[in-house]
Amino acid sequence: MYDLILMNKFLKEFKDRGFFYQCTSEDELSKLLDKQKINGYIGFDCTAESLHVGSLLQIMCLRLLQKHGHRPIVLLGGGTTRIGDPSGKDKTRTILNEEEIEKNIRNIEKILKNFLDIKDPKTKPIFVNNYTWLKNLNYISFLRDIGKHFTINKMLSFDSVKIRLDREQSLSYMEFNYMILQAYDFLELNKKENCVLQMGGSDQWGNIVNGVDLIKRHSNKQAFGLTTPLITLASGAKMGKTVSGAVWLDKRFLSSYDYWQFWRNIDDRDVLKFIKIFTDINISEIEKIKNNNINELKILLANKATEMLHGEKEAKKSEETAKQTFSNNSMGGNLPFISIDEKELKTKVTIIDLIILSKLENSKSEIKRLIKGSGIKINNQVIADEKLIITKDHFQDNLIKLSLGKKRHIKVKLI
RNA sequence: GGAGGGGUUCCAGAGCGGUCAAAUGGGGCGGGCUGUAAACCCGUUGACUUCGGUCUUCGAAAGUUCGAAUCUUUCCCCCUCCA
Repeated sequence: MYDLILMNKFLKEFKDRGFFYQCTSEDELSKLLDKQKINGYIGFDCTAESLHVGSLLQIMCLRLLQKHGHRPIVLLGGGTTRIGDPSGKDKTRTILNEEEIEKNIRNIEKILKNFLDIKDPKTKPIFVNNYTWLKNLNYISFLRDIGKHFTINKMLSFDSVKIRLDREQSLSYMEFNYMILQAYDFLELNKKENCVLQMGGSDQWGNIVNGVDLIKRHSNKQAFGLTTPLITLASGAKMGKTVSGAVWLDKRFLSSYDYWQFWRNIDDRDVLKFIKIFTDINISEIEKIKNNNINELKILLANKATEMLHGEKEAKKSEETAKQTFSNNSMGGNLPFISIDEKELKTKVTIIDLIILSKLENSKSEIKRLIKGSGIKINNQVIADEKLIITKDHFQDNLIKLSLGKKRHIKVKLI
């Protein structure tokens, strides 16, 4: 209890909110953070065009760092994505081509800017792409300056490597070098941007410690690593799926309404944990409301989380839409929609065609099964006939509310 | 290098010549109950279909057979033991 009081505020909040898993030289980090504002980084992989909720915890770490007056550095792994992190993979990943990686980097940077304060000059995030320094590395000098600090003996002991070797699965020399490159990134950021802290998920611990060691050996400076736990749901599942698929942090891939729904549908047991991690509500405030009605808390979580990414207006609209969709059995403005041309109706559009069109489901067999199980509704009416042909009469004010199960709803507009 | 065991549908795991789109469990999906929760109960779980069927699937390829996930051959991969 005593050292909790003495502990640096950032670290304390980091722990209080459930972000903390492991830390190198915690006491010293705490003292340093008290003494001065620092620069800390997290690296993001650029394999996909967008980030999804799986990365949100990392993003929240940067946000928290910023909140306490420190500067976040976002490292976009333009170079390392060209190599592929073998951690947690039992196969070599497909390597993306240049244009794809560049495109991903631009998009991911855009997403991150939604979550970070880009105005305050004191804490304005720095975005860096490690390709800028990795691409020009000279092999011989790299081996001499950096390679000498790594022993193969130790590298072989890392889980990411060991697992592959134990299973006699091939691990290319290229992938084997990933950890060195990540450590080098930290060194480079330490030199260029005076970055003294790397954060990441617990699976990155090995890579992070490598960086800390390298900085010590190469520059004789102290740097720190801080990791977060792996977030799992009470149900044991990995976080990040809704009835509509992966939870992307990108409007183009997931509507604000669906994003809101993801948070609204969190398991009771996870709600408080998630409010602490994924909203900015003060810990003391959370203490006060923690016994509120569980559904109120879920709505609060959904609102705050959606607000952060899509803005207050979208969050409100989504809440309203949800209310209308679930409580009033009607439709809300933010419900995703598709349009159908009146001319198309003349070509005998069946209920199955309509659902295919809506993209809510793409297998006709599956749709037929849903119909058999009373899972399909039009304007809240169960559809029992799989051959039902959609006519103008089904539309009310040129709209149909099409529902699959209880949670997937979409508006069909007649144009 | 030697001796065995194994690769099955989303996962685990049965099947070992026709009755196999393949037991059972998990997961998913739908329905019920509820609170858009959990637990529980029921149903469903390859695709397409004019609902008669048709097509694709049991590591890969070739073969035996009227007929193969099941038998043979070759190849690839995994596991265990011995050296």
